[in-house]
Amino acid sequence: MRHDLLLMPKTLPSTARSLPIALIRAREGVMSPIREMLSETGITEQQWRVLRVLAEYGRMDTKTLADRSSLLFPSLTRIAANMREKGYVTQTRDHKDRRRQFIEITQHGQKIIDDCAPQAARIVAGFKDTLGEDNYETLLDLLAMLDLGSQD
Amino acid sequence: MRHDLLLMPKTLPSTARSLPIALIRAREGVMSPIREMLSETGITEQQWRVLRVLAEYGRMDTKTLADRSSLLFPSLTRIAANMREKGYVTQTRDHKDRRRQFIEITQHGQKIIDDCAPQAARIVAGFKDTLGEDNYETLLDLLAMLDLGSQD
DNA sequence: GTTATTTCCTTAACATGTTAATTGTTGCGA
DNA sequence: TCGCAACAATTAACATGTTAAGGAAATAAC
Repeated sequence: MRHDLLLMPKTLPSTARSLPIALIRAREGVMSPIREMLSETGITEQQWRVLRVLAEYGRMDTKTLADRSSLLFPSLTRIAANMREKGYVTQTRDHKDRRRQFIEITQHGQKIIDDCAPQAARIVAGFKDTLGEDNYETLLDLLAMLDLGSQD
Repeated sequence: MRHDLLLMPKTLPSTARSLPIALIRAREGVMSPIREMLSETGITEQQWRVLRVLAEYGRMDTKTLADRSSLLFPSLTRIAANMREKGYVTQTRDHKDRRRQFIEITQHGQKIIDDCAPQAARIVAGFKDTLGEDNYETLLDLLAMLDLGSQD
């Protein structure tokens, strides 16, 4: 049953119990070991996300890539240009609609994924171990409920 | 009972079920309405966080402020300078230890909090309503488990 | 007391987040 | 076909995230 928002108190929660701050801290806790792993390769966590998506789904247009890797278009423009210069991805224009473009991972980029995958998997397993399998799945489900974009 | 990490699979989860990406999307979903609210005042979400912490705990040194508002020192240096120019906070040196400094919210800054508090509270209430009170508390607890800094 | 170390804070450099304005294409309707 | 709305992508401008280096003040070691 839906609560009546008009009856909700108009005081803010303590910052120690704030959802936005809790999300930031959790993200920092999760990304810290991943960033540490990536620092040896010279790529950022966002570039890692792009590689992950491209490796999983293959060649795709920029809009889809931005959506799947949770990046805004301006960020992706810079990141893609950077990664293209480093040889991790290739960019090709759509001949049918020259506004659009496709991005694909290269062998060089795939090697980064392959080299880091075992350690990344161990990091993920560590968090599953910390929370427990059930809590881990519960957390993913609850987080998905906060992602309004996924409800369309 | 603790799982044996050496037995964990060495394959990465689908990006659709990735914890870092889920955290990013949840954060975006939560912050979107808050950012929309703040856009009218001209302050950013980080500046809002600083004001929230200062309003709740009062005058404090920079290190504590950075910790409570989950900001890195270099970011806080810029943000504090920016907010001081706009008259939202004041910075004073510690006479006993001239390396340290204290930051305090001004009346002008407090007014921002007061003006936005009701709407911010409604936004928070909306998310509690979306998840349900129990799930909301569960989520905060699970997120806290991922914040390694809080376990010291 | 002088030097080395530590601590607090700032600055620098580069990458990204965010919003708005701009450019280049496509497709559509007068 | 001309003009215009819609779309994809970029660029611009400013703020923040992140790491490393620098500077100033306090503290410890000698």
